[in-house]
Amino acid sequence: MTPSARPSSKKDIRRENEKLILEAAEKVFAEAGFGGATMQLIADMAGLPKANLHYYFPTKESLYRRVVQNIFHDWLMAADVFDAAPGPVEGLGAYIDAKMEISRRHPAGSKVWASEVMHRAPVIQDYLETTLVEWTEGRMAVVRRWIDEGKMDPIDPRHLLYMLWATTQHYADFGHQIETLNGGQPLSDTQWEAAKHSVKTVILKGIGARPSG
Amino acid sequence: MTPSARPSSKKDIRRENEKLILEAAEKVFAEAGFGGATMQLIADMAGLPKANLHYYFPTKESLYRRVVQNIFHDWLMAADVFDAAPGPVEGLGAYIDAKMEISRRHPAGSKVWASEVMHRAPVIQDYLETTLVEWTEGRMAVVRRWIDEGKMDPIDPRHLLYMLWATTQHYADFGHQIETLNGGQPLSDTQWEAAKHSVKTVILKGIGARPSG
DNA sequence: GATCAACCTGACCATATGGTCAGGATAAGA
DNA sequence: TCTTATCCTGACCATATGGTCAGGTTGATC
Repeated sequence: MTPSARPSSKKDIRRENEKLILEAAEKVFAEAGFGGATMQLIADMAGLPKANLHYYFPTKESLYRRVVQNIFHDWLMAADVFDAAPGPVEGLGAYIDAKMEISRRHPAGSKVWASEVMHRAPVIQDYLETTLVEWTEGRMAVVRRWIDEGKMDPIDPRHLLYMLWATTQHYADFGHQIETLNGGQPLSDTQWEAAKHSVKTVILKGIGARPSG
Repeated sequence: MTPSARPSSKKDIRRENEKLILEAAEKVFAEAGFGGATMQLIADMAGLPKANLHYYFPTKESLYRRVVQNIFHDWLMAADVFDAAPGPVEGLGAYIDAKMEISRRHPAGSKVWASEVMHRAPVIQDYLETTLVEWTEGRMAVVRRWIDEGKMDPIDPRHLLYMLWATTQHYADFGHQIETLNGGQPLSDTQWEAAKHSVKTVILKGIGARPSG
């Protein structure tokens, strides 16, 4: 809450406003879905007049597209931990931690992504077919290498990846259900640690990951 | 495609039309979300005039509510296999099979459920707080019993359930992504078997399930 | 300090959509 | 056969929403 930090510069204004709009849009799209979201609501949440949104983003779709692209970017970044790791214990462990952290810190983004995919990816299908396919091939290769090196059981890498995505993103996408089942309270720090621990324990043991070292 | 099976009886008409509408609604809500779905589209898909929908379901909400309630019902049914089982291998194995089958046969229902929960369960929050809480408590008790009896490792039952839901429902909710990563093709029978097998293998081994008997 | 490009916005418009209704058709029952 | 309750629907309405625009403000540039 900077009290009155007027961004004087024209460039700052643009950067600042785009950021406000994108943050508000992510939340609204996550809570209402694309169809349920209204430009008016996003504008209100961003503290700007609706016409101003249309100055920066000509259409609702263009705004939505930018939101989804940003999320996709974060999504891919989360796996930098993956490659350098000597084995599944370190690599997958760190990946699970990273994705759980995203679920905790950016649940809205995860929901928008889930919603986009559930609705057959109307705006990022091309990314799925190119970037995501390549990314997935790369990680599967890493898993196969670990298998060949005897560092884990011969689990189908594809389904292993799906399990990782599913289990970690579940804590964001179904966060409301989890919260309800937690007596209406958000998970505490301790409970988040327990969640991470459970996921890592089951999966790493489940694939027969042998500590390298 | 029954060619001209005119259901004469008034009761049959009602049953038949409600069924048509609910099936169409489930698909449309799944593909477009609540906000994106239109009564006109549901009507077209059901092959009825829009005004006729409003004869059976006064409002869009009431129609949506019925759809979600039906799904919730199926969701709970899937776990009948759970209780009678002598141990985790049979119980969880059968549960995973059942939920994977739902993901395969009724992906639309799964998506509607996911969407409802993601949007903070505006219409079935009361069910979450009552029925789902009770259901969950019951299954957690079963898992704890298995742990006490030394039939599996002491995994937090709560997070185990979340993993089961997440991994199985992922194949419905993110089916489009999975299909894209499968070269644009839906999973074949063989691939579905592989998916089930992978999930069961990793989870059952991951929790240290010991075959009872 | 004058000019210009970028930024801003209240008022407005066209359209889509949920919902209504009057009046007609049809099966059930007496 | 007559009456009634249920079913059906084209036409219509009120409202919400995405998007436009003319005219104004403000920082940048020389």
